[in-house]
Amino acid sequence: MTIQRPRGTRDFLPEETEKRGRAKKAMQDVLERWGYQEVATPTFEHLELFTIKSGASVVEEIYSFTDKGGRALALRPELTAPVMRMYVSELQNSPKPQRLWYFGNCFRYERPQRGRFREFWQMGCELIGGAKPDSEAEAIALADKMLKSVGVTGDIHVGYLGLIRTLLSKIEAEHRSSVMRMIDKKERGALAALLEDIGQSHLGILELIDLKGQSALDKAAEIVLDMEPSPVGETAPADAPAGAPASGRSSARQGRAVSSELRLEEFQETVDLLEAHGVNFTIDFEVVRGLEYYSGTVFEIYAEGLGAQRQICGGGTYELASLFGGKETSSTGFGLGFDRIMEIVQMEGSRTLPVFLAFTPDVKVQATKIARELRKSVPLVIDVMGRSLSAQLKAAASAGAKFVVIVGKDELDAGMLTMRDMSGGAQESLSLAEIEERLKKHFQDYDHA
RNA sequence: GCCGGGAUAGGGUAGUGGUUAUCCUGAGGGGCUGUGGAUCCCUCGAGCUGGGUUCGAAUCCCGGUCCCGGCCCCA
Repeated sequence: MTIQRPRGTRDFLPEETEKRGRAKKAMQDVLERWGYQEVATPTFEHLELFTIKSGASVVEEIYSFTDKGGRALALRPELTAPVMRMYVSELQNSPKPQRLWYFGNCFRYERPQRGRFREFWQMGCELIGGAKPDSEAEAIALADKMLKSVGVTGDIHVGYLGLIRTLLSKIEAEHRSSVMRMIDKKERGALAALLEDIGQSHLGILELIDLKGQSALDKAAEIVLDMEPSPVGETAPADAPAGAPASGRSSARQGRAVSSELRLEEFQETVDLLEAHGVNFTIDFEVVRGLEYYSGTVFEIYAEGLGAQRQICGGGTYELASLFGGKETSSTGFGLGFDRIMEIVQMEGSRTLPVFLAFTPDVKVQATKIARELRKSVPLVIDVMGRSLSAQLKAAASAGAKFVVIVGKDELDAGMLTMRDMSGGAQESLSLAEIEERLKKHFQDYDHA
């Protein structure tokens, strides 16, 4: 009887591992081009780190355990908390902004289904200490570029929590979490009924979350004006006719002068900068990401072809440093669901197969020495199964090798080696140095192809 | 935590109470001890697991494990 894998875990065979490595590399290149530096944190942390961030309710989905010293530990369920913990304890006094990225496995005790595993990989970044709209635009544009680098096109939805939170503040505290949850769950009927019940239909929440794109932003501006105490008169409504696109931005900017907590103009700036970055996105106030520590712009990216788990990226601006005992520092970050991305990557495959060194059994020692020399410059494998020359060639051919270097008594006597091109069958007698030169060139060309 | 569908050699499969479990592919060896993916020969390799029914179970029944899809959740 064989031992099975634990539920929700996967083995990655060479082909799949190689593909994952290429995708990771492509996205890593983008991060590095944008000046982000890789960091790594422990696979397990104190359980408390995650309960502080996400509440006690997450414990049931965390792999947690008590170690031999009685410490409550947890396999990390995500990477933002560990990275921010690291920032607070070791990087607070380094220059801002800090641009950090990470890639690592995370663990959650959940029911596995398509695109959801108990061990999964997240790739993401945190831009710590920057100004909000600038950082937000950079983070979203970066996520967009990373996805494009592996041929994935996502639907980017950008929302703004400041507005929803302000609207919620008009609602009695006991109903706020219900409203938030209904927005998140897209429970329109229940939400309409609840707002009606508590006499808050006039706030425009329903209308707001139904609108997408520029019209949503126009509606937001309109709501902001309506909420104003209007100390200088009743001019606002005339200035902001509903549905007039051009008025949206100016209205939003007017909002700044009169509302200090809302800052819709900051969101407007994020939107403007995103356009400057050349990102295609949809304004969508339905994106709320339900979590307390998110403070400004939030965004999610969805992709087709993934079944029920369509979200491949989520992020936003948050305030976590102070939660972990540091100075208040606004950060923006996102996490990409690497496994889901792997299901839909569009990258051309290219595997570099090593050169095969085939030899007759009588010259094994000399062949080994030649292999040792050639390996200084090229990837090379040598038979370890005691096979005949014929069988070695057979193995090389079925493995798909492009070149085979043949060594036997004749070659050693002549001081030359035979190099066989497996695609055509042409053979040449060359010196070791010549072969080294040619193969080196072959692999260089291959890498650049 | 809930609902539904599954599990037969390394991979893909047939068989649905009754000899030695089908076929394809694969892997190892050989024909060919100095030259290939063809071909031929040989070999290896399987009914998830634990119970039950039965003279007899891969097949029927029950529990568990794992997989797939969906719900819930999703930091």
